[in-house]
Amino acid sequence: MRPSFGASISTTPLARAFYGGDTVRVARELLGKVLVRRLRSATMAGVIVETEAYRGHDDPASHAYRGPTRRNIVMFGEPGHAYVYFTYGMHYCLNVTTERLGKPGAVLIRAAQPMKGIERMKKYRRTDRVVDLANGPAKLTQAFDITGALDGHDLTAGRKLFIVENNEPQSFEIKSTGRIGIVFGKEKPWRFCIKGNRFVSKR
DNA sequence: CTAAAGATGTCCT
DNA sequence: GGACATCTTTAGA
Repeated sequence: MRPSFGASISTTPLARAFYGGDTVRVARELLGKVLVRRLRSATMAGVIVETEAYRGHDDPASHAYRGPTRRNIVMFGEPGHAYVYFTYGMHYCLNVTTERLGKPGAVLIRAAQPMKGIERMKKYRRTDRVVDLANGPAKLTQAFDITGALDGHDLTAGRKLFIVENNEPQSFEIKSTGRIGIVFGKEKPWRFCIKGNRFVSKR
């Protein structure tokens, strides 16, 4: 067994400064980065290929639009934390917080291309089709074993759940579109994905 | 292949 | 009570 992640995956989490600041910028720059989930018994990792930006009082589609609640309070805290919420009565979704303390913002991680721990992901997802492991926000949390227990988790600590640079960066084009599954704020082109990537969610 | 229905916590009116 | 940052299964073209 390898002691760590394997040669190709960095162990250094992105710093707080990466997350602090404009939410839309963070959403774009997260494409191509690597999401890492460390469990006692396994490590999973995948390249982020699809994101959506959710801002604050100026974004009616954002959970933070109407001010803080018990669910969304993490969005109002320090950047660089996980905001994990439960939706549709059965699914979790993973966001990373942005902006600065007191100013809400978050980026929804919608899809990832599995790199490592694929066998474990297949188990959690109950499917052998690799393209279906994390091509949607709730599929991704299922594949990476992310639940509400990780809500508020500090992504800069390098434990349990964090994001790193891709050691083998590839050039890609970024495509931006309207966000998915919402009513208000549809027209804002704040969904970003890697053009042509097979692991982007459908629709 | 597309379309519809069902599961159901949290927040809002 | 109703909407929702979703996914799966089933039914039908």
